[in-house]
Amino acid sequence: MSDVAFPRLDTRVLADDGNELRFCSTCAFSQACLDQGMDKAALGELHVLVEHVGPFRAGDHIFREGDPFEAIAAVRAGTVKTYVVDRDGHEHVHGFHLPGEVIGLNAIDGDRYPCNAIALDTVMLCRFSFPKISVLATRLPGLQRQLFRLLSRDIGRAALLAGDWSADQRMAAFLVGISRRLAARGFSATRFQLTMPRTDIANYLRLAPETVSRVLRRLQEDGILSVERRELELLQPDRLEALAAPILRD
Amino acid sequence: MSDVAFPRLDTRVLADDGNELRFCSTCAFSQACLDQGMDKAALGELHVLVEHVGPFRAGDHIFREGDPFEAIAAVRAGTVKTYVVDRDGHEHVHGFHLPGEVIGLNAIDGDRYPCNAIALDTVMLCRFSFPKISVLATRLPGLQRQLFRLLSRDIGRAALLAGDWSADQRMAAFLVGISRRLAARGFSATRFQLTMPRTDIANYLRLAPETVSRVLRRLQEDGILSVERRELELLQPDRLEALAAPILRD
DNA sequence: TAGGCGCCTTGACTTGAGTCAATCTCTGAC
DNA sequence: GTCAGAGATTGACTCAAGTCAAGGCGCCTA
Repeated sequence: MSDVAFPRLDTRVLADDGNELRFCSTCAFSQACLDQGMDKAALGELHVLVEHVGPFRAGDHIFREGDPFEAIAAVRAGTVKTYVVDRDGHEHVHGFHLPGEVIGLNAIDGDRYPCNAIALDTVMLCRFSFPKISVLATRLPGLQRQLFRLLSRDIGRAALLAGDWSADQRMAAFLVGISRRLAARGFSATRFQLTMPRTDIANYLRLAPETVSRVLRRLQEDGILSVERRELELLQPDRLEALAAPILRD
Repeated sequence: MSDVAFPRLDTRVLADDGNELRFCSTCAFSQACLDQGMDKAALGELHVLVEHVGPFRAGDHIFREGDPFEAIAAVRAGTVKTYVVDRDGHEHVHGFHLPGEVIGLNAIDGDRYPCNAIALDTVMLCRFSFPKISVLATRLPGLQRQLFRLLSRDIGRAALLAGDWSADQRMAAFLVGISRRLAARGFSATRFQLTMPRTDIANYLRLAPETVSRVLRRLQEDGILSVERRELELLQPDRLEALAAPILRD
């Protein structure tokens, strides 16, 4: 997947020495650090820590449960699914990570990845050695602050779907969540692809795949959205948001 | 609630100047920092940041949703419940925090507390100004590491109950969790008080209070535990752990 | 173009947990 | 000691979502 497909994912900063630093702005770190007014020298230091890895193909594992934890990574392109497999062989999907989002934060405590991460399509990553970024964070308060924020945000996110919501509410919250996250990175908020199979959506939402199917049909019959295989269009985002409001709390 | 009631909650460290530093070892920070071999000078710096607050009485709020975030706190004694109230007036319990556990971490991102915290019984806290502890963390890598770990741990914890587990499994996981957390602080793993009403347990586990009642009765009939109002004894902890195993993943 | 294979959808039936309503049991106030 | 009220328990009924089974659709390969 070439850079050309994602023209808005790059940010240029003119360094003091006149050279141009180029960041993929999907990296939550660099973008957010920029937003927080981190100075150019600091950005330069962060820059040299980034290791661009990929492409991973659909089905490739990025890390597996039990692997020693060494790095966190920002998704640059594609979708990453994190999941665990219980002793009965059942898969439990923890989340989907879209461009700009960070994976591996839940591995800091324990020194090993507590889950698997797999590419759902062609995935590019920005990898940051955690020991190195920790050391850097002791010198750059803005970076430390950003790391604390990212971690704190994930605590809240994990709690959202834990409630006893109806199948419709769960699906609505899922779709609104994806829509907003894509929009935050400059993609369309109303037309997008579901990059994961129905079984994964069902598993993530703790529903049966049949229920996912039925809920999507209902939403389509109500004129709220239009769905054709994995192609999705939100026709009445406001009604979907209304459904999701109790979960998303806004 | 006097210190005398909790003889094992204090740790003494002889500082280089010969003075004795006294920590409440329930403070996840100081205890864990000790465990990680943080040096005495660093512990001393941490020490002066601690602000002991309380007692809070049952029903007192420690913070409310929307309050400006200023500090995180370790529970020193008692039980703290965190919860939100949705627009329909329904309460959603996020968690119960026992001695040694830290509250407020999910407020770092957003600068305001995203939930309410209320004392379920008599509560004592160790409060740490977050701006100050952040600054200190830039000088003490062990402290920064500990903060990252605490945050990371909470991400994993929030994900546990999110699965679609049966009422029995949820209840088992809840009781095993409390048992282990109390044992880690030196309390009995098999006899303890449920410091919260059934309605709060039900709400936390996303069950109806009636279901909580029925599940406890079933577990008692099976000889797994004995429960009398809020007094609880685990008679066959191994069978309870077996029930909870799929959730706790161990 | 035919065949095979995932993935998805649909319908019929089942069930675990919620809801509603009645009763019980502590506890604390007077 | 008695009463009131909150919290907890129990039973009867309901329903949302799961399970099971069958069939459809799109896509890849030969």
